[in-house]
Amino acid sequence: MTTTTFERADSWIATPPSSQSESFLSAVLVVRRIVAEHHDRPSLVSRVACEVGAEIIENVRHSGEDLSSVELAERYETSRTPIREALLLLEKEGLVRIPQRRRPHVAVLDIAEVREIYRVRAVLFGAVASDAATLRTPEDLAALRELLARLSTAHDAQDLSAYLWANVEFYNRLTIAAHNATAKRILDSLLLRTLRLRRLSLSQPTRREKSMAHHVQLMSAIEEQDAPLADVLIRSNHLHALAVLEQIYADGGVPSPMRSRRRRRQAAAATE
Amino acid sequence: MTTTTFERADSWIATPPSSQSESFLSAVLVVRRIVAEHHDRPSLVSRVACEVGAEIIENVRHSGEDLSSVELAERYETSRTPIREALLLLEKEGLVRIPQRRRPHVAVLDIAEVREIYRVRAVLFGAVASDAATLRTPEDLAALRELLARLSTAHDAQDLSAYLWANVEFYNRLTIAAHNATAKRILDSLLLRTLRLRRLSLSQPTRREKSMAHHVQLMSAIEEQDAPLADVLIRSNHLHALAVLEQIYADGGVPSPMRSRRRRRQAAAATE
DNA sequence: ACAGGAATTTATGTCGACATAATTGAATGA
DNA sequence: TCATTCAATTATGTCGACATAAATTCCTGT
Repeated sequence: MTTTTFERADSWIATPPSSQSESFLSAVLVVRRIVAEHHDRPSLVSRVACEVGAEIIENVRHSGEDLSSVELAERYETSRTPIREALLLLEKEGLVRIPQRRRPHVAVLDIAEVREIYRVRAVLFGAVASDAATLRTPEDLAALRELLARLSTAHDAQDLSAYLWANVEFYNRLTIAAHNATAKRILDSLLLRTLRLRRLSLSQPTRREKSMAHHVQLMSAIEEQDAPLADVLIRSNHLHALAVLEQIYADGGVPSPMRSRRRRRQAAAATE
Repeated sequence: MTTTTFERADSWIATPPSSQSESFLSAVLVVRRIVAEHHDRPSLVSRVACEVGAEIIENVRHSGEDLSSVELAERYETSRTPIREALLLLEKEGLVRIPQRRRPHVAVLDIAEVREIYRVRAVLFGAVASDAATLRTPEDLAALRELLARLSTAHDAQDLSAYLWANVEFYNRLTIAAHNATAKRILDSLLLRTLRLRRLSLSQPTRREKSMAHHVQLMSAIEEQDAPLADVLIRSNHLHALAVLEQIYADGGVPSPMRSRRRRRQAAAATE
């Protein structure tokens, strides 16, 4: 099942998949789901958007790093027009900033914004989980149980990446069960913005422990259709996750944005 | 004060302001605030986006109507590239749909989506109002009181447009007081999507009555820093507003999307 | 008269080019 | 040595052109 998942990721990026890690391919798929939501067929624009977006999420491109359209056009062997559009898609999701007449760059996530995002997510996700607990079908339950099992496996194996992506999938399934596409789109977008930090926060064993326990509790609240409990659990978990991030930021655990003189573009006149 | 407001709206649209109503100029400013948030200087793209966005909100362009990029490029005497970008900005706010390889068109708002939007808004706005009630400064209070007075004046004068825009400004000021830019952006975007319908719902005198009373109550909750009350009031008001819209949709009060054969483009070779 | 399909028209996605703004690098002076 | 100013470089915003996909029209057969 994960296999098919990874196979299908290839068509949404431009570079050969062999060089990519599994985590990166997961990232591509998540980005695709959110940023290329309406693009049913992989187009040039969506490929670029997915790949660059995944690179940002996977911290291949760092906070504040320049995303010059000419540089990207060279790299993807296309003109600047589709690159520009791809960057606009990523800006819409908050991964990229495009100041007028200035070079686009990877958006910088300061703690103030993270705080805001987690506050909004806590409230919205609480409501969504509440609805999901009420509306969930047997199919929803089955899917969620399976994802919980995947989560548990990853947790036992201490596999950070696997845990992270299973986590994302669990929340994804949960938001689907609530049958509110608008809420889902907003939550997805907010998730995307903070995915860069998830690895940091989940790298703490105590955090992973709490997170795992939380998911078990949440699952049972949903099974028992205890909407208020699901709401409170989600909010509490978000508060805790935020506290961890606050700590990490305070300790300087988040690499500060590059004072990006852009890296010299070594004009590789190789292709001739 | 409103005078300066209207004067400044001119620079964000492309056509002469003399032909525009006051309501339309208010619409332009609201669109600008949301869609051209980061564009500090009026650029070609933002002008087009603001004007077309305002036309959608003001129902000058109807649900489902085609927005061909060549047609718009002709009208604004520019090339398709900036038009395309302007349409992308409007799509990001949900006012426009751009299917791949098909003509962009004004987004269609069905009742299911309206329901979703109001649910999300109720929850998020409740939380924001709650924060605003807690955090509000004396300046916030003064500004809100003044807007409440404007609301009351418009209400007494039975001036639908004035009431509508004062309403928008009141909520805008309220979301500012909560000091959560992320939440504000989301709420603004959701508001924009439903602004087209506001006139419908507020055209009912009973609805206006309820709305006015609601604002008075809300204002006092904020003055007294009664966060839970502010939360509940907002939610309740949104539920009521939604109920009115459900009724209007059920009665067929919302013009159904044009089966838009696009209007024949009478090639006006006038400019020679 | 009408439905269905081929031919024509029109729009989109992408490209390379240009003018102009921003950025880098060099040169000057304290 | 460092800050400041000016020239050179590089990137952006916009444009018109082209290939190709949709939409529309026209034509044919029933």
